[in-house]
Amino acid sequence: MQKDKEDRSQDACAHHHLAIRDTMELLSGKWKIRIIGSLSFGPKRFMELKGYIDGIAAKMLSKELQDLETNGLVNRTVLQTKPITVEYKLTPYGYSLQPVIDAISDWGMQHRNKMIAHLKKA
Amino acid sequence: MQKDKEDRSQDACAHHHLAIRDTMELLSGKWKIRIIGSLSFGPKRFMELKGYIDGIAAKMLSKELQDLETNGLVNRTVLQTKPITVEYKLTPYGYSLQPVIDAISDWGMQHRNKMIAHLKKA
DNA sequence: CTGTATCCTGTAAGATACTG
DNA sequence: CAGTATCTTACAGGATACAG
Repeated sequence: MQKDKEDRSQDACAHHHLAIRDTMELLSGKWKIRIIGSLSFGPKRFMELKGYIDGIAAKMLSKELQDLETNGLVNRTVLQTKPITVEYKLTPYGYSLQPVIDAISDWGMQHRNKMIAHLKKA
Repeated sequence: MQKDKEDRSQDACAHHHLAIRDTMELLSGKWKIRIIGSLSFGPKRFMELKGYIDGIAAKMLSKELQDLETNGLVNRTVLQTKPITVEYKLTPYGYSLQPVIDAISDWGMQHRNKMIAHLKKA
């Protein structure tokens, strides 16, 4: 079932809106996409994530991870180490967001390069 | 300059973070992505946009459009009709966000289908 | 280490009324 | 039609301290 990428009619507009709203609701907030982005590089422990995601408070990280887990995007595993550690990783469903993350990341890189080029010209 | 899509090393992680953060800052808020999504189907007037984007208040639409214009993603044109109308459209730079919008929209559709399938099974 | 419990604040965003 | 001006509120999100 190949999706019709060329359908930019007004008729298709409404469906896209619902889809966009749904996605953005799941990814709402300042941190979720960045958490998923981090985990897309492999499983990570709590403090490890906190280190990667600059500026996030423990409370926020905890809350966001719970949200993501509730929505089936992230899996939480308690490892019986001493002291205990917890491993977070993307579920297959979470990995299905990869194209979204990549698109956002790619655009950000282009944006960044454009800014740099702009500065050099000036 | 083909980007290395396969580079999922930890080393690349930091760059992705900055890129993701940049993009999400530009698209922050509840409405911007949906506005861009609407405009990706073609230019629209203010009230037309308001109609398409369910639930948005005039104040919000106005503010978000100003933000988008400031960031060079949207172009605003006053048409000397009677009474005046204003046309908003994506700039080429705004259109460059198309892959992002599409990725978000596509995922949302899949998500929606998954939910429907889940309901039918139960 | 992995969180939770409080407390606190700024701001996103809604409602309503109004202007050119 | 295309906005702006105010007022209000809810909640995201930060700081700090503490717990298992």
